[in-house]
Amino acid sequence: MSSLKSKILIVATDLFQTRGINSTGVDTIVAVAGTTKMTLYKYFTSKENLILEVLEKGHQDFQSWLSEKLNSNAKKPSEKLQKLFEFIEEWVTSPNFRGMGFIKASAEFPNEESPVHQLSSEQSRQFRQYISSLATEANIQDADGLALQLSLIFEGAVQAEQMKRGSGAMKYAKKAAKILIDSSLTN
Amino acid sequence: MSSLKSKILIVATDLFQTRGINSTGVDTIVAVAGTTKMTLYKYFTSKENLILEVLEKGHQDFQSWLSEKLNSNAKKPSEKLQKLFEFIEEWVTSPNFRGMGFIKASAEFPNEESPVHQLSSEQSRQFRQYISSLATEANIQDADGLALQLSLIFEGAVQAEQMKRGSGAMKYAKKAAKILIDSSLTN
DNA sequence: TCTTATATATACAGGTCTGTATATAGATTT
DNA sequence: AAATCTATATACAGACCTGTATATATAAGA
Repeated sequence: MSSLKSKILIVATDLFQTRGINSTGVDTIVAVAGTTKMTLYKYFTSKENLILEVLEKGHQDFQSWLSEKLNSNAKKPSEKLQKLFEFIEEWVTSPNFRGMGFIKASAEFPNEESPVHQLSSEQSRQFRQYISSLATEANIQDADGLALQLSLIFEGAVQAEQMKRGSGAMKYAKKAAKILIDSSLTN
Repeated sequence: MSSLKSKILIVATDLFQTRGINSTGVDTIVAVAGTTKMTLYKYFTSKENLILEVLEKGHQDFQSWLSEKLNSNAKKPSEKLQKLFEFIEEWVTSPNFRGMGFIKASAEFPNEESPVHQLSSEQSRQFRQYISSLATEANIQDADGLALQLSLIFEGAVQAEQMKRGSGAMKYAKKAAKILIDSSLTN
């Protein structure tokens, strides 16, 4: 990938995260990235295309980091569930954390026909599905139910931490997750 | 309050809910409400002012309905906590439910200096504070912590139900809340 | 009937934003 | 040196949106 293209992607990710997607114009993006609109539109067919690539890259980076981390640091399936929020916190508090676009994007693009809304929803669904598969491996009865509960807590906490660092949301989300997981395991 | 003004408020609430705030122009609002821009700008100084009034009315209606419901249907403080999500579900599934603006608005207006963002955040904080006061009355140790956990689950579930009716989010949110409350009460 | 208040109809100014057109500069290859 | 590829600089068309200006209609009260 071209150096300019990845520079644009990084800058766009940061600006979308801090100022919101709709309130960030392409002029601002190219100005911060130190290039011009002509170059941006060479690598991305439209602003929407840029948004989609930003979301895709963010989700891929997170998912691959997380599953690698879980696979190498936890053997038993129940262990993976337990450590899930530990690693999510590690990801969110890491210095190069650039936000988790898919959590907010569907709220900024409420129209269900919007490709951005659709991708964002799909990514949420995929993450929930991943948690559900972990729960299934851990022999939990209602795996989908637990996955739904955990993803509600997780997405809310990440969004809270994104909006206000040190809100304590992640800390209490971890505690709640532990209680819910333990409760599901003993059933 | 003028009949036209309240008509505009209702229509705006619905459109903001279904299409999003930013993607709903004032032209659309007045067209659906069967009036004109001149009238809208007589009752509201700006579109932002209209948004703020929509948010305020929604929050007030919900809060006063909820506390009245809790006060008349539950005696013991711990009962109120237990029944909280029952009533929230009743509110959300009631036929005249028009969405809960304050949950999504801060995501659609990420700029912290935006009055809409500020009001939305303040309303979230007030609701969390209300849950915390219920928890305190029920002699729960870490009332703020439980309130944070419950509001994460609640806001996520309502948003999920808003976006997709019958997603089951509310059902599992209730279950999770019960587990967390019970766990807090026995400590 | 005359006046006054309220609502309508419509046009438009002024701003923002996306995406493209045009012209130019630098660098690499042939 | 000529040609080609990549990036810059800048201007601008076209769309959309908010908020206002202007002219007209309608209804009620004095």
